[in-house]
Amino acid sequence: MINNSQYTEKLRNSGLRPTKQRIKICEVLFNTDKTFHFTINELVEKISKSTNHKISLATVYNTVHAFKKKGYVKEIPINSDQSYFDTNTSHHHHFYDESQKDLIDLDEADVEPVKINTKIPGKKIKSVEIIVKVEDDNT
Amino acid sequence: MINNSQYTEKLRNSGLRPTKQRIKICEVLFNTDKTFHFTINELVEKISKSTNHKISLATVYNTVHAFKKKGYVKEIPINSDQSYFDTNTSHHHHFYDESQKDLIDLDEADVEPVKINTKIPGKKIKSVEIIVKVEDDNT
DNA sequence: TCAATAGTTTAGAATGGTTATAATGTAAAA
DNA sequence: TTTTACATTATAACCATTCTAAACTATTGA
Repeated sequence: MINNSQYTEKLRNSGLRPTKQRIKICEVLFNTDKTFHFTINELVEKISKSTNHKISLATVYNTVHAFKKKGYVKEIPINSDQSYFDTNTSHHHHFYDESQKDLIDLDEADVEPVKINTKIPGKKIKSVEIIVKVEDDNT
Repeated sequence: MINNSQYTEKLRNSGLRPTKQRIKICEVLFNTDKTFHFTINELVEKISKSTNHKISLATVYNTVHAFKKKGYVKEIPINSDQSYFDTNTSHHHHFYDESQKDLIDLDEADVEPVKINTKIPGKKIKSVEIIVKVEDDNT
């Protein structure tokens, strides 16, 4: 039984079958006015809070990766013990507070555009990511 | 029995006991004119090639982390399945070729300095890292 | 020089995020 | 419908990393 929500079409357009699990995941990820950062664990928790029907961990991983491939979510390059994702897929950078393990959006206007004055033969630039690590200021 | 190499003093100065394992790791890491990138696995392999005496994986992890804390090596913020380190601790950024899983230094001169025009209350900036992901150019 | 002690190494086990597997289920096409 | 190809699921496997606790060793002070 398919819930014919707004996400059915979005999923279908990108070659993904609109199953009820994927629609549920869409709802949790995109059914909000704010974009947000998440780890898989946090997402699973959020899903289980909003539904009684449990979605398996494997499905969450598979779906998030599918969404990443389709560009619906972005992975944030931090070496942590787990992967961080972002539902805001527009080009922007991040603060990372290592003590709180907290990611904060860096407004595009607050970073001068980065210019890379060199290139690698045979390669083209796919993305430029800036991570600004912060720590408590005990001055 | 302590090998009184050039590293003994370096280790001692930073509060680390100059054990033969740490001196061996120093030799592999720093006994070259070129700096380089490595994963723990690659380092273990390099060590085992240059000595008959096996050093345990735990010791390599512990020592690399101690060196990181002391600033002898830097961790590079890439979300890969394993951590990358850099023996070049001067401030510089990186290309990352995801297909080859290859890190390439980005010359400081080739990147305009990044200016962050905002701050987080109570926090100070610890580092600013740029990762330029590249892919094959099949144009 | 030697014993005490404090830090270190080690093998192997444990951890934990992530991925693979293979059986069952379900959307889409005919 | 019936078929078929794709999805979901629970569970096992994987693998980088961390933990543990016993054996070891550099250092200190007598």
